[in-house]
Amino acid sequence: MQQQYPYQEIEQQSQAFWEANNSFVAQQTSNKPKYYCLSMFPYPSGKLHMGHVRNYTIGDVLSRYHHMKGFNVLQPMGWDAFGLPAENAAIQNNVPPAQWTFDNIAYMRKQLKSLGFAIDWSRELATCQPEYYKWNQWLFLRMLEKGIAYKKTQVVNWDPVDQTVLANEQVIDGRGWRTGALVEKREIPGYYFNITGYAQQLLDDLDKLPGWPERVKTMQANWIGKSTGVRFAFTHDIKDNNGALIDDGKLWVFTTRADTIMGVTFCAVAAEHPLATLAAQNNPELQAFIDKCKQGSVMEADMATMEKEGMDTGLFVTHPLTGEQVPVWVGNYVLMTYGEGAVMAVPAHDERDFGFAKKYNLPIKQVIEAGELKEAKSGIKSNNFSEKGIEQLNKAISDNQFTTSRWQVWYEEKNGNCINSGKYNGLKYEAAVDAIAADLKAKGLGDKQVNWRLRDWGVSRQRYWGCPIPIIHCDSCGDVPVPDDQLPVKLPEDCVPDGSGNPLNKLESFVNCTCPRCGKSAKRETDTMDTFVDSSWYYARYASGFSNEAMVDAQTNYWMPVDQYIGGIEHAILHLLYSRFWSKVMRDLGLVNYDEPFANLLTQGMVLNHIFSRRTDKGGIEYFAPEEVELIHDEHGKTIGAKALKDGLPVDFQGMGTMSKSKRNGVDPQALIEQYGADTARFFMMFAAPPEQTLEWSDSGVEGSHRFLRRVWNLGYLLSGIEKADLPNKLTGNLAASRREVHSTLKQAGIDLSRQQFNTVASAAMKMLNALEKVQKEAEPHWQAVAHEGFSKLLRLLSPIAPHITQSLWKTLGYGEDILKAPWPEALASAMVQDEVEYVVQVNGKLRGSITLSKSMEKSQIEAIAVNQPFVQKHLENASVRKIIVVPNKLINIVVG
RNA sequence: GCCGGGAUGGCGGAACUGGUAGACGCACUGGACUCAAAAUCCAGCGUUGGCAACAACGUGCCGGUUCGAUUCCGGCUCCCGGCACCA
Repeated sequence: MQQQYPYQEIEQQSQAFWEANNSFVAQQTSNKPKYYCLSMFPYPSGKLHMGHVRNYTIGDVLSRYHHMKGFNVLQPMGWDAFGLPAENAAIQNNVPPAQWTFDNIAYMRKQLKSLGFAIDWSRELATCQPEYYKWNQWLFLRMLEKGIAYKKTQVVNWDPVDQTVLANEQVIDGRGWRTGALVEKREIPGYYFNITGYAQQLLDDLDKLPGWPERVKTMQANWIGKSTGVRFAFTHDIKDNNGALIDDGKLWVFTTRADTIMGVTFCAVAAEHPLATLAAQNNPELQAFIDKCKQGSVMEADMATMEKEGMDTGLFVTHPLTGEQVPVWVGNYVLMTYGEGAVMAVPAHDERDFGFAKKYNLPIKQVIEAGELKEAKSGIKSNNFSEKGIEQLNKAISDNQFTTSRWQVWYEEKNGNCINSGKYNGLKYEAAVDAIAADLKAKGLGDKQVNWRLRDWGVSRQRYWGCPIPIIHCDSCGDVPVPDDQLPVKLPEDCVPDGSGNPLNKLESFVNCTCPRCGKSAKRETDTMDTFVDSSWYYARYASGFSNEAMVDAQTNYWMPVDQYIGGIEHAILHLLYSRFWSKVMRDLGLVNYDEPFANLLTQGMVLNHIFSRRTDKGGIEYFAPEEVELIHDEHGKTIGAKALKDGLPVDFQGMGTMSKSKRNGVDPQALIEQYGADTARFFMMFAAPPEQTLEWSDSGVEGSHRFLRRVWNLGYLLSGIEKADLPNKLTGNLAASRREVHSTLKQAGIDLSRQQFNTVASAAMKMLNALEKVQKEAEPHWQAVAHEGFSKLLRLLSPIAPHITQSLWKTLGYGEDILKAPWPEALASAMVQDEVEYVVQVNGKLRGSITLSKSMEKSQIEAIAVNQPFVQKHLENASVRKIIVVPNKLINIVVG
């Protein structure tokens, strides 16, 4: 008999129960181990999307699981509430960003609650609250005192659409990360954080993060981009128009291959280099080339394939060791923004230099013995030895084992003796670099140096809806920090931006102030901070009491570091790197005692859905929502086409992509909750794919999940009328088998849950239900006891994923009041013992049959029985048994020949 | 080019340290119930041949180790993500 599954009622009741019992309010206690589970907080854009649902369900499953495992769990939630969309919405709707933001927060909070997340709402925060951003300002001032924050005027990335500065990290392929507009270069004064001062630590401490995905660590290491080498100068007496020596007569370069310094045959400088600028003054041809280079750099897409081009400046510099005159060229492959904007060129041992020298007929001088080996293997990038590379190389050498021919070549070159190098002849890589660096140092013309790809973090934004930078500009005193007792500098919340620049500039009540130092009238800084500042420490604030007297308190060190952080891979570099940096700054200021904020990181995959489209007559693309399309199957169930419902004409059905409005393939979580309930939404999300992989949306998959929960409800309803009896001492037959199935499935599910493979946990729950339904239907003696035992385990296993239905049934069936407080279900070994075991029998590794044998049987006996099976004898007609392999309780392989 | 990850039925995906490949679900096919449909329940479902029992083949490709390989080793191909003229 079918019961309906009243999910709405169930979910409301369960949520009311949690609310009334403050079930998720975390206390700082010492008798349990702590577990801080954090999902990246959302930007309050209006309403939740499926990515949020997936992210927060993963976090919730982990939180509830650890609750039941006896951990003291903290799972907070908040709002990354500053940012541009609020301003854009304000311009469109004539509403102050604050109001828009708070309205969105209210709606989204309601949505999160309707999904039943075990969140400690007492710790909710929004980064746009003065009580929060006060501490951005406070820490900013401390960083200013320490020199970690500083002001400089620099060429910056300017987003012409958002009218603001972008950090390097926010420029993707020459375009703004949010607007997609082509980024311009502008000179603007602003504040910077000296993140490069922490580069070494940020790199080294990646090794302290075994719980992070390898790819995220690699991405960060690449981004930090350490390279070790020698910085040295060629000397010259080239003067500018005023007769002053350019750069004090030194052309500085950086190289990782100082061992090849004796092979320098020319130098190449960037188009923006002062020497290039000077040489171009009387050389229109060179000027034209330089202009072309500068222009070209905008077209990022062509960079990779761009031909190496250059032009002679006619200038010469002096080699610091040989004293030779070396020609200076302008090269389009030299970057002004990396190193010194100039390079030494050794065509014999660097691929790019080689190509350049060949093209312009410049001399090539071999100075390393094994040079010809390189030429034999073209395409070998010999110009950089990354640290990781050298490490691997050394390992390969010591193991005397080369995994690829490439390592062989690197090894040969690195171990080649210097030749044609005067006093350095016979030295190998490291010795040569040491000797050369020492000689350069003695001459005052160079030394070993480490170069970083990472730049300092520019945090000034010419925007309204952000945290004000606490600085006052005084004509007499200059830039004066706002005193601590005047913090926070509150952002006026009633401004409505009109789209032309920063409205704070026009707000006299904000701008006009008095200088805290001399008391004269002064102007307040109107730039606000990059919103990545806000998100760089919110996790520490959650963990702390919300004191107005301190940024964080002692509680922080109890909860931190975050035990499990969950969020999208798109934050692999920006947010995670900034947060790590910020933590180290807070540590150095004595505020916290941890080095790294996030012990374990889970990067969840994106949520994809089908894209149905059709080319229109006009050459455009028309998109169809999934409900506007009907799929066409063949008799095997294979999808062979799709047609639009409105006209019956075919549409393309093979596309798959992230949910978006423009592609018309979005699914609204709210509609899903209303139609199927939160438990179904959560269950499907966990079941459809492992958490790190992309998840392909499927309406029929959602229905399948709903069907499963309805069956759970039905069995629960049925069992609610059946008395709970004790299990007999010994079960037999089908009942014993079903119980074994329940327990062994549970055992595997426990393992899967601990390694965060939630999809197989969900399928384990399904398997357990299948077994229990069988128990119920067969109704052998004692089935009631087996069903109740199994069902109570099923409910607890399922409860982190589908908390409402399980809480409701837990109570209805009289198992307990609060399933969250129930002990985690463990599989019983006694339920899994077997007297008889099914052995698979193979002949020469091929499956030929199976036999059921007593578990206590001797090996020799097993072998004899197996060989006598007819399906084995068949294969012995023209052959004899050579060997028999018995894997206990599993498999017998008879080798014949 | 470098770094990281991946490739398993019609689809999403299982298979812990080498041991029954395809768990679980979806789709599809047939049946039961129904006046009928939906829902539900039962059965089937890798490919090829065969009425069937069964046999052969099968985890991107080529080769190796092993009694036995989706799993380990060597060499490729393709796909996804990140970085990229980094000196």
